[in-house]
Amino acid sequence: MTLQERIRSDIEERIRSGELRPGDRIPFEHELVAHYGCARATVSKALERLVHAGLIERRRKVGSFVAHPQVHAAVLAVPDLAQLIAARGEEYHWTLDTCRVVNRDADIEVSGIPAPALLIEGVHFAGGQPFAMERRLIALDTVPVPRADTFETEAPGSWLLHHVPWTDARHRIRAVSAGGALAKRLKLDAHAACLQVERWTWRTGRAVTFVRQTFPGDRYDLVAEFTPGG
Amino acid sequence: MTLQERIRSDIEERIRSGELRPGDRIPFEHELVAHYGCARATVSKALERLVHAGLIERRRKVGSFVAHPQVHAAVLAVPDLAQLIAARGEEYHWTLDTCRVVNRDADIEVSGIPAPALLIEGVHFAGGQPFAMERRLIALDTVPVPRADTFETEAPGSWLLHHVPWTDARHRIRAVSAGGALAKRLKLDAHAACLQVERWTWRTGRAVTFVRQTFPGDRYDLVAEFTPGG
DNA sequence: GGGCAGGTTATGTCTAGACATAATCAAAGG
DNA sequence: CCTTTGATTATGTCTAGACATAACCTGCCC
Repeated sequence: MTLQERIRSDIEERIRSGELRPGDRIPFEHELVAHYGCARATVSKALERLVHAGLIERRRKVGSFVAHPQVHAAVLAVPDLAQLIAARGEEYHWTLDTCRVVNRDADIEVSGIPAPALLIEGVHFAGGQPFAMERRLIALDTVPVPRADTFETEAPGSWLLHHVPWTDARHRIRAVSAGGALAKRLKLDAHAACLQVERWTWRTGRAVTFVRQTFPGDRYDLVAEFTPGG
Repeated sequence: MTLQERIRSDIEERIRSGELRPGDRIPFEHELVAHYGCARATVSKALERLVHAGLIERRRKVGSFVAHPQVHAAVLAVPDLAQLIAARGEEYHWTLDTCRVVNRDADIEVSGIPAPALLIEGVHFAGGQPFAMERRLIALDTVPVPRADTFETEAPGSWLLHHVPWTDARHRIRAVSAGGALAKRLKLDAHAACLQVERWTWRTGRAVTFVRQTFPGDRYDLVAEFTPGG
């Protein structure tokens, strides 16, 4: 273990154990320099990592303090559905319902995707059962789609992940009732609860794609693990 | 702007613009040193920040490369409900239904909270309308609860946030139907779709609390913004 | 007392080196 | 041909300073 790593973990341990509580001052850099017998840059680097991990705050002239870890946040993994299902050991396939170019903004509604766009609808299956209904718009000005039959067998999400880099994303997650058409497609009762994930993706300010995925409530949980500074 | 910040943003710009694509090599440190006329530590610090932001990878002897940004992840903010509702400009209040100590593990089921625990049930209101039903278990071995009437007026989530630090959390998000009791409490139709967020919280390996919050599907969306390295 | 100037102090940024470490390649040896 | 060894090279860690900057304190002057 490197020295800076040792300094870091010593302080982290004192924080995690509760010995140092939020708001407490941690030793001055010069005290740590004296304690570990190293250069200030080494101590500083260790403290910098603790800042990045969200465990401490540093204030000029004042010193460094244990941060108030009270921001509830979690890293939510939203993986490629094909990989997700394969990882569960279930057979995956995708069926395409609709794939056409839309040119009028009215068709595109609130998605924020400018015309012309490619409208794709289809269903993801896991183990032969419908797993998610997907409706997607792809901005044709930004994304070069190679062939008309690209999405016959490969889900557009997988294709985009491997072909188009993105820089920003926004997710909205909510619960909805299945309703008529959706219930039929997913083989559900009309008022079954479904989890709906909407995702907007941009690349340097230009909209890339919008997708709305609807999962039967009893077949999909989003799980997020979080350790501040883990 | 500091020099290291300038180096960082120059490279970031070239990545975000697409000039440098995933897998591309970025200039060697010694080239950047020559280009900016600075010390290697300064260049190194700029690159280190890019690594932390997830934009590049560095490999010893090999060089630094633009990272493959293909991991779909989002930072999901799960704030204090009282603050959330106040920020929307709506009046917030909390009503307590149940608050009792449970000693038998059977009462605690799958929550992972060891007995003895405090079982709390109540409802969060926004603008006079029920906003979320909450059922919570607090591990009494880990959390010192001050007074029996603490949770009469303050929601346990708010109190915990301000009194008990935590180190790990796990979330599960899913869609459920309201059903009988819940529908009555939230003034919903029995088969209305609800968003259910479950959260387990630990402190250095010891369970602190488990909470299940159920929101009417039409009153709450989880929104997550994400910029890799923003 | 109120406000401003100047000193003190802790962190922020930076320099110009040093040695450590790991990956790669080429040459020597079996 | 295959393996090992050594040289090379780029990054990783570290030192011992320097000056900059921001916050706080003290004392002076009005």
